[in-house]
Amino acid sequence: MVEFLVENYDLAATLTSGQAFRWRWVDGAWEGAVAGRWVCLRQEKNRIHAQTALPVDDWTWLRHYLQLDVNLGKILDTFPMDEPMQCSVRSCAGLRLLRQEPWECLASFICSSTKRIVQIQQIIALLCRRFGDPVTVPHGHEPIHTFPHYAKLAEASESDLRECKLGFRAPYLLKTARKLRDGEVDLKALRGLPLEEARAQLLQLPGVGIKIADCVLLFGYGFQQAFPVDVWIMKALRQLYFPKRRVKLPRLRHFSQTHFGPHSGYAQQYLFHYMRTKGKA
DNA sequence: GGCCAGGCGCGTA
DNA sequence: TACGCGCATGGC
Repeated sequence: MVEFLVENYDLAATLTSGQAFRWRWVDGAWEGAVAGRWVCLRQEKNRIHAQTALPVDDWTWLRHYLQLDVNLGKILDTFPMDEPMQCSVRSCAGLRLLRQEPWECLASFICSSTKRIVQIQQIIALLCRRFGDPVTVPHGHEPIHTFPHYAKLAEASESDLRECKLGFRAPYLLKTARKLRDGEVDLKALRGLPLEEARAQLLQLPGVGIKIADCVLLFGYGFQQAFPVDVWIMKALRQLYFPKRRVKLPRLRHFSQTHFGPHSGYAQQYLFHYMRTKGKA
């Protein structure tokens, strides 16, 4: 059990904002698995309480995952002052980017294409239950599994994966797992590469296009200028920035790379959240 | 019952 | 290079 002091941190918004897919809301707290450990998170104002099943004395892994040492205010200060951006920030101050394990992030987003977030969560839960390893959980809590290593998925068959509701994404995930197992792409080696080179590596993997590559670069590696453009972001850019004309995707991508500053990835997450929640509650 | 979902890969012009 | 389409599945 530990308590972190935080400022400007909206845990619930962050864990449900479509970047991670494994968190469950149970009795007023968030249960999940990070770095192979069961962990339960609960926020009360400026404190985040964390509980694990087994004793922990070094919490670096969780601080890193939650990005507790990021000064969000400084990042928000770099955003453009235009109305859509400021409006997005006002709608959810405290939204954060997590730093996930790259393989889990990559596999999750291969599963994500033309799926709603709820369905992505279902697929990943099935994958973990079937191929992951059980994690120690306190008495009385739901069982949870690790996210299966690519070497494990590489041994599966396409129909095994289709049974996890992957549909046409099954061969993509399988081929990518096998490529990683065979060392054709080394996810560890992407750290520290220039953005373009890291993206080129990811694009070699089946089922990975620019959008999914950018999700992995942003959520798994922390490349601050990776800016995933999905249907929601496309809608945001067209409605909020180019309402009068029909702008094509390449132009939107160029705009996204030049307009939002050195932390454009964060800006993207705010726009995404704003578009998904505006009009509701 | 049609439409759409944090897309990608491939065929055709 | 630039479109258009098929691909599974489920919720509304």
